Amino acid sequence: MPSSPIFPESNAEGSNPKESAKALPKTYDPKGTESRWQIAWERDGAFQGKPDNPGKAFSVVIPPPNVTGSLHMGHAFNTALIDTIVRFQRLQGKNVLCLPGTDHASIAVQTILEKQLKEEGINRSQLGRKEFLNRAWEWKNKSGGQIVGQLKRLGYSVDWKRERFTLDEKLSKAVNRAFIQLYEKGLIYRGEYLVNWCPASGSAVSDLEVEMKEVNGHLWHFRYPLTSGKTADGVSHIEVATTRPETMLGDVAVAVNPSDKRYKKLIGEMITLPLVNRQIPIIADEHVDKSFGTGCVKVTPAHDPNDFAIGQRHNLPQITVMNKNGSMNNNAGHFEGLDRFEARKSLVEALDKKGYLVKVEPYQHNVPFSERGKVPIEPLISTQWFIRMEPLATKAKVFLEHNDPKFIPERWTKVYRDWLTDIRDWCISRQLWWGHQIPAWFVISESNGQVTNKTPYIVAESIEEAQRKAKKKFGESAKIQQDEDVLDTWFSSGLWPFSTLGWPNEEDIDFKRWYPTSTLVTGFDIIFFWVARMTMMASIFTDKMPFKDVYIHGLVRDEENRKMSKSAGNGIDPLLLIERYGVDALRFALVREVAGAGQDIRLDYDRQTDTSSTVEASRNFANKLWNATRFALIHLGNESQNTLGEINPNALNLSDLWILSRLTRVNIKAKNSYENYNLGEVAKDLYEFVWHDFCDWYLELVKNRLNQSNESTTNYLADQKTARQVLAKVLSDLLIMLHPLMPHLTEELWHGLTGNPENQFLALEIWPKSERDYLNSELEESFDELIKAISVVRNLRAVAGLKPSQKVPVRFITNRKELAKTLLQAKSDIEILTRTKSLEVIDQESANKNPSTKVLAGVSGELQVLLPIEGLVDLESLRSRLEKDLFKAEKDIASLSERLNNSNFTNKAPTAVVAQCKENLSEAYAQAVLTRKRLEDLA
RNA sequence: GGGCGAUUAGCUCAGCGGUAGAGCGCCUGCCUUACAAGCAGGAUGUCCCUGGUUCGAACCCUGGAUCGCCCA
Repeated sequence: MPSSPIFPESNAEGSNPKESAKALPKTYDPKGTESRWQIAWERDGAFQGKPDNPGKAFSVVIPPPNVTGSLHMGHAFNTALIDTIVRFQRLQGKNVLCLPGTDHASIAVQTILEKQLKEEGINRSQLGRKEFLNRAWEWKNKSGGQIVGQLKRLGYSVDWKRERFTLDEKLSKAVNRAFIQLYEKGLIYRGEYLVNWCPASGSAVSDLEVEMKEVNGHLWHFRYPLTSGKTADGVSHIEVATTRPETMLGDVAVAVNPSDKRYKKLIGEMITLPLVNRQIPIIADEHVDKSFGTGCVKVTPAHDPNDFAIGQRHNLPQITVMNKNGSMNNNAGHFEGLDRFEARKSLVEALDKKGYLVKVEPYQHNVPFSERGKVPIEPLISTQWFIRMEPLATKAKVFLEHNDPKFIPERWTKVYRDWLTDIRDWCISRQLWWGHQIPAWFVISESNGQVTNKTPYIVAESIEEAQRKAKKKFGESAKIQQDEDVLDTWFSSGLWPFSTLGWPNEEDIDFKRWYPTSTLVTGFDIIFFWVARMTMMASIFTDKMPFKDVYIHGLVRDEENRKMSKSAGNGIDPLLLIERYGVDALRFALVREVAGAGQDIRLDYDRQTDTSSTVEASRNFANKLWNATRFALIHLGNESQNTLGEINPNALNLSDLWILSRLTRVNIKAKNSYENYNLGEVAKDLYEFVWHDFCDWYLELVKNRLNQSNESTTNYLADQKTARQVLAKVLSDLLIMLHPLMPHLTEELWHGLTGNPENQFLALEIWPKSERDYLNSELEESFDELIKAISVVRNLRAVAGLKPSQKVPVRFITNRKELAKTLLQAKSDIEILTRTKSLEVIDQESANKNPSTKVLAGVSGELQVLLPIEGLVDLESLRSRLEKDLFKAEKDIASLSERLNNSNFTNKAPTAVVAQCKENLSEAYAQAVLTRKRLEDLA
């Protein structure tokens, strides 16, 4: 741990606290602060889940990033949101667990390893499964999980002691158990179907891992000759159109729509398939689109999902013409061995040569791509394991009827429900080695030592159990062999919220304390992949939804509104921004941009300089808070909220009462917004409060009180004490409220402000009570008038071109007694904030009796502001200012009177609105009259 | 083809029935002992178009345009 105290000078004994606090750096430097607290939090186990602790449980499992991954903006965004929520709940006194981990990413890891092997000139089967897995673990332990370190860099308040990995022993057991239970419930089956085959990774993938991409391809038209030569009508061939000529070798029919008059008479005729010379029928099928190409489609059940369905309806054979690596197989005649795309070329050439090619058209169409392998999917018939999804989805939908889980924003509920309604079975086996090997054993002694589609199998917890079962069923000589394949990574991710908490041991203390979890926070792009699979799995295994709320956020897009992706190379590295601005600034910026929940956020970024004005603005805010605290420390000296004692409500002045009222308001609103996931709103409200209410007004006003030292009356000292008390209270409340958004900075400032020992963390504090007694709308309103009066003077000074150093006498004229009182009370404050002197506040009558000479000025509502004409530099600009005011007032009068003259409005609009309107009108009148007078004076 | 979202200041976005807002940028003046990563002041809008509902529409409802996403 770093040994340097937090605020070395201010804590040093015997030094003048005022002097030493001044020695604090003028600007906030995030680096030291961030690492200091990250180390301290982890060292002291600040975020370790303690099941025995009191408090209502609040738990979150983080979306486990891919173990091959490295931090990108999406992680940073997701983390910022989760950590904000989690830290807020901790401040509410909940017993919080936030559990991190990574998933094993079968395909991604395997791709990395196979690339390495290729460089060594070997492949994985030469290496053998055992050695391959050794290498995989070696890789994982060495290079995998760099993302974990990067997540720590974000200040993630998770329990690192409970970090999980989907291939951990316990989690693997959960996977086995889940598989077996699903199998036993009849929800898992094995069968031969057309699946999405990814030739690059040599494995089946699920529907969700297929991405449709629009490509510029071709539509080839071929002439298929009728076997009979010619029909009575003189038709000798039929023309088919296809985007995939290479599959014609596997054609088993040509289909037309039964209602298509062009081809009606040909239904039932036979065709001799060119090059192959196979005889195939012309069949009628409702699903053929008459308008596509020629209206005749070739039917290749073994290589196209639609054709597969036609084949099933018409009992057609399936002829597979490709190998699993995407090359042509021995059904492809002399095209055997060619890659599918080379085969396409040679086939078209061959057909052309023999006169079967009619034409080629450019054609834009959708091609399925393997999301991982980045190559076109090859639909292929193979034997795989599937989960029957319909019963699971049905169960999840029953929960959804009770809004369980609750989606935020709500509209995602429909997306989720629709997907559950239209669900298809999930192919869960992958022809890979890195992952959870399927707990099924083939009894190979029943099929000559080979695994075939007919080989019986046994699903069991372990090889011993499988052996036992096999012997029992097939006799002592039964020989078994485990299925080579592993499960889809998402299968284990689907168990994540409960497997990480101890399931299947439901007596596990973590499981009992923290399951079901409270909130899941994730991007909309994985609602199907992950969220829905978790809810379905949980419904079966735990009979509960795995989380109460699902907070769905958008994606971070780049400066040109493109989705950030590795392949496009347009990612913005969060670590660069953290390096430049600090992690709190990045987090605050990301959260602040997210007010419209679920909306994508666009991050402005300059790639030349690695700068972002959005993040910079947040960094500036951090610095503002730093300096506000620095100011407070200078004036608090050795005192803190604790040593200063309770605030005496009777001692509070106008600005104290105002800031405490505003503080209470912002406290209530912030808490409510945090609870309802309106995180962007909290960030904006607190920003506004800190910068404008607190720094621009309260601190400026409090300076006046704290800076004067020569008047040492008791009253004066008492007032200074009150000011310090309020200052300390507001700031310390603020630090707590801001902590979820800027954890490091607030933690640092908190210790400086309170003098708390390093191990008493702000992160573990309790949210400040909102003291409703301080709420005072009337007082806030009259304070607003004070602000307005000051602004008018400042504005006039600027317009008139007065030098900042020039102190002029100022006269306020108003007939409103309340306003006059407020202004008088704040006399010296106004003088300081407006750089004026000898402030007078009088009514019109006294002003008439005692006119000041050569004055001139402006008007705000029913307040006139007069400055001496001597020294005014720019009378012309002042005049045009007044003219502009007059114009505005007249415009207001016109529109307001029009409304008030409309009896429909006065009769139907709420009385409060009408009253407001009248008030505005009378103010506008007053303003117009007074402004005219001022203009006359000027003439 | 079905669904969802977006369209408001130069840029990024709030506002979602009561006379248009913030941050950044821009202009003017200030190194005023918390902060120049700052202070004070200022300028800037057919709230995409179209009808309609309403006393009143950026906001609600028709229809449309443009951009983006998801599903087929």
